[in-house]
Amino acid sequence: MNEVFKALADASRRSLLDRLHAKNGQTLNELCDGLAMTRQAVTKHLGILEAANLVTTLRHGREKLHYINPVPIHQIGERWIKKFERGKLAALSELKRQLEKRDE
Amino acid sequence: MNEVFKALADASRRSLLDRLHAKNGQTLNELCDGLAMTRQAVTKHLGILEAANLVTTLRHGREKLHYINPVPIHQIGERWIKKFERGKLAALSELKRQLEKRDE
DNA sequence: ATAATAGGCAACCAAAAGGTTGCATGTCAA
DNA sequence: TTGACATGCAACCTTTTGGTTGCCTATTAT
Repeated sequence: MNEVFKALADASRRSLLDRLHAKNGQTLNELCDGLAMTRQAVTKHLGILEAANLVTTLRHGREKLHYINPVPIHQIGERWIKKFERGKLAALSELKRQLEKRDE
Repeated sequence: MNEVFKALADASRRSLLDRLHAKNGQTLNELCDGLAMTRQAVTKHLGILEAANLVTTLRHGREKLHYINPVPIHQIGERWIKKFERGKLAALSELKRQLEKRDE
């Protein structure tokens, strides 16, 4: 899960995921289009996404197709974010109470 | 939002959030307890969490109390993760189709 | 066959991240 | 009022990160 968080920390990588979400199964060169970055840099980013299991690839002749895997993203939501949503209101009201106490 | 992702990328910082989730309003020294890190390192981590608005602080005499702010975490779930959950099944079935096509 | 196309690999580089040590400051208690 | 405690600030160091350039390999189209 740490790998997933790390992979998502970079805006370029999140934008790659966005692009795959818009159009799945793109080749490396397709994904390079319009990015202010060399192909090799994009390769590295995709490698990190793949290592985090956020992207799966499929060789098709000389092309490499990239597919998004939404499962780890979903797991972040389920296993991590939800934990903090329980007790969200409690935390906020406690904070409010403390803030008000400041003026006593 | 980039700041939030970056802040969440580090395991030590996520563990600090966990600890604040377990017991809100801890002082710096309290949060240092049991961590294999100097107080100054923890200060930096808390600073990053604060800059990302994930933690709010409150001075109380010579103590600094730290409170978790669950709102940005919730927003990651709402604005970012949900986007990828729509079309999750579609993406998976497309992937499956492609994987099967490999053996043609 | 051969040129163009799609991608892989490795060395290198600058900047950012994560951490440390040392010292300064503000607050509380005896 | 003075010592102990809680935190702040700054310089410094090492590793990781994000990116580059240069060259190599495999596949496809002519």
